Amino acid sequence: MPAAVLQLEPIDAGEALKSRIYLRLKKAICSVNIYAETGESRLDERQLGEALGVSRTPVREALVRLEQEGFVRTVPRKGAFIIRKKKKEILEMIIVWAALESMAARLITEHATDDDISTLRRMFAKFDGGEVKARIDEYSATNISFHQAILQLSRCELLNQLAENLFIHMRSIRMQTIGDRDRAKQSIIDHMHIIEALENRDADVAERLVREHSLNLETHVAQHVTFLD
Amino acid sequence: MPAAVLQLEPIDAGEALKSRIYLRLKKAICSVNIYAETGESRLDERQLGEALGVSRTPVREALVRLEQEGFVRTVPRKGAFIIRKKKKEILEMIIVWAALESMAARLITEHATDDDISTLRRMFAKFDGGEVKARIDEYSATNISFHQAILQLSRCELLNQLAENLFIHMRSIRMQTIGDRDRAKQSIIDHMHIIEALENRDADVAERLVREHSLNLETHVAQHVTFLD
DNA sequence: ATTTGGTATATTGTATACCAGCTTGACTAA
DNA sequence: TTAGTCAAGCTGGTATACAATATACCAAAT
Repeated sequence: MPAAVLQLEPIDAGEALKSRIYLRLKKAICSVNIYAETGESRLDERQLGEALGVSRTPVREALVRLEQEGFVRTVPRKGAFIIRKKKKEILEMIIVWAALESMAARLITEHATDDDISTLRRMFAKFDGGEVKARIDEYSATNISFHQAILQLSRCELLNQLAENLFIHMRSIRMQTIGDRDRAKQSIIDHMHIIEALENRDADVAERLVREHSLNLETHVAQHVTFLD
Repeated sequence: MPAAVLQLEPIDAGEALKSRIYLRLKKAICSVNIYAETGESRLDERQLGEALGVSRTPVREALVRLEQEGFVRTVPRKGAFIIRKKKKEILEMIIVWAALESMAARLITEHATDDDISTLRRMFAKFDGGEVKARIDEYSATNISFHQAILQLSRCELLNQLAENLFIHMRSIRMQTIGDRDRAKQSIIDHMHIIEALENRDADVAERLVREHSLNLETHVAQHVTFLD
């Protein structure tokens, strides 16, 4: 008797609870991390375990990982708290981001295919008309994707990995500053220049433009952002 | 009645076992990490706990942290293993290091005091005679300290923090390559040029020299290093 | 009424117990 | 002799139990 043919998706044998809980928590934290919350940010181990249907042990291991990444801070005998970055820390993140992304740009000029680079330009095709301001939310998303794409096209896994955690915070910052002044307009100009430098395979210029673009954000945040602290 | 005023320093709540175990293990791993070991690199939780006189739980949490930092890898149902980096990963680390250290150099030209920068020059005073090759081990240590100092003088905590973990690996690599060809001689020349650029507060040149110095190491490792893999 | 001290409760840190999957080795059958 | 199967015991994953500490609340005294 032939057994019924079942469509079975490969079981996720690996990366047990520990990791899945970690991902869940990270996602949950990021979706709250609007830097607008004022309420209690403490994470109750037992409560989390109960909500996820597991015991405290894997939850604790997930929290250790999140702590190591800088998303939560555990105070001995007090518990784990979601970290709200100080302005100084945000500025440092932008600086490090500048270092990583500018190196990524350099790598792109050396390794990426023309086709890879062309995808960058296509991202902004829909904003050709210039009505950026009218569709600010949509542009903001594209803006963020652009920077993520630069990192990915570098084909350097470590660069991506380190940038990823910064990215979660950068996301919030960029979203909250894109509307300031005419930053959106300047942003799209900068991006176009960056793309041109990449297309020209000019490592030095690409690297410099990316760095300056990030450091401009740093200056802007340093001077004008007040919603932190 | 006024209570007696006692001068009491706050008690050290203790950064519990979890953290102390983490530090012990990290130190132990680093002191073995000579990329020369061939033996079994598996870490037995029960065995470690027994050796340290604690239970498995804090050991596991320490291992989670080490895994997140890339020093060990835990395979479900198999255990935790010390990671031996592949050549490709070493090259990526050097690239990221170049990004971080070159940004640090840029920051130094902007923020550091002349006195800070002069400490860099003093580090190499004892090698003025040029007999670098004769005291290769001593020079190697100074060489490593120099790069560490660049990061520290940047006064950017995040930059330091990210570089620190890379550094442990970079240490091994630099120590094993400093003797190749006339790299030591070229190294000291590069360092002097870097110091000069920092003294001149020339951000662009300092940044470029630091980057090129690191990327030279990357090229060298890519071409000549065979003890990996 | 306010402050102080003690107790009760809740929550984290650590240890232990239990379970599931893998590895290994021995035994059996071809 | 060899290959295959089954069982036993390691080992890590998870749950739970226990210990230490922090917090909240209440009572009593000034």
